[in-house]
Amino acid sequence: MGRAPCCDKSGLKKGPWTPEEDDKLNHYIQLHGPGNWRTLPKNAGLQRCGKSCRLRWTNYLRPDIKRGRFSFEEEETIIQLHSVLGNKWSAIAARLPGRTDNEIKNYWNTHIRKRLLRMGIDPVTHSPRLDLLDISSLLSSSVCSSSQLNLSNLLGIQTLVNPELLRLASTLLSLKQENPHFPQNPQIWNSQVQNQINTPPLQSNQFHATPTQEAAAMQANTEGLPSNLTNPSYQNFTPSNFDESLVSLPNYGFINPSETSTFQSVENQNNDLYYNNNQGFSFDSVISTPISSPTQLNSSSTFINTGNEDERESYCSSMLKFEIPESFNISEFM
DNA sequence: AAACCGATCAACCGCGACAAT
DNA sequence: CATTGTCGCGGTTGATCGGTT
Repeated sequence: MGRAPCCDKSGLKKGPWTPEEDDKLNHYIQLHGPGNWRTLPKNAGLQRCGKSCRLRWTNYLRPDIKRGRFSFEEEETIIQLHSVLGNKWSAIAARLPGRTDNEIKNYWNTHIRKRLLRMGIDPVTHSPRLDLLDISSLLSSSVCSSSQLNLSNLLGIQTLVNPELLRLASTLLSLKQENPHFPQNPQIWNSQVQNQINTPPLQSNQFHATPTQEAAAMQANTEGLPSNLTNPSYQNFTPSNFDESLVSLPNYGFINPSETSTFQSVENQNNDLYYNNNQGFSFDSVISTPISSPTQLNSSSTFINTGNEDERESYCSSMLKFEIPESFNISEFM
């Protein structure tokens, strides 16, 4: 495919925009609309490339741009959408009126991402960072050196790791020993383990869409909705159930505790059950850390928007709940 | 007062998608 | 069908600012 020579043309100005340049661009677009970005700079009398003009307009000069701090609602939306869409900043921005993809991307990288990391959450997978538990060496040594999982070793770290997780690991190992055809597919594995430990199926928060499906999702985004996606949990992702599905996405504490009833199990058209987070793996129950005090889970249902970063984090921590996504590949830890 | 450092964010860069030729 | 041109996206950079030493 061809690629336009753009900003590498000599003689074109780069760097920060001056108020005069902004005025020229504003004035021209108000009169003629953006039209062809390539020819716009020349017509508007700007020594800039079209790309630079488009960026300046979409990220800064556009009249409908909302400035200022992100609200909790916006932040919550960003996190929820990111858990579904990943780094599709433009798709996320499409659902946040007045916010640009660049602004959201910056905000994610400078605020949300760091906060999630501090809370022990992988900002990519939106899952607890199990690597922090350092169970990989434990598990791998058990697998490699012994046919039996030495639970006494595990007991020694129970102060750090919840018995539920140990039970999960134990079940995994016994499954592997009993069944030489132990599934390599983590999704199959997930369901087997779930049956073993009598817990409900876990809802997937991760999926991989084909480019066409991604495009469809992004297209739907402008209409407010993702479309059909490859993950079974999302196969019936239709406009009519989008909101319902969305509220069952991971929430890191931005939903008012009094509203957690929206996390009740939901049955979709595929009879896939979405379970209340309380019934599944909760991060609180997996690892005991100072930031995951369960005592605050049912605390005040009133949240005061102070705009204080620490309070946001504290609030997040108190409400932290998790599910293990189907895409979680525990084999990486073995 | 100056140097240093980290955070923030506007702007740039490279690439892929897609329409036009 | 191949090539070209344009647009938009996501990742990255670098200037600036405020806080700390």
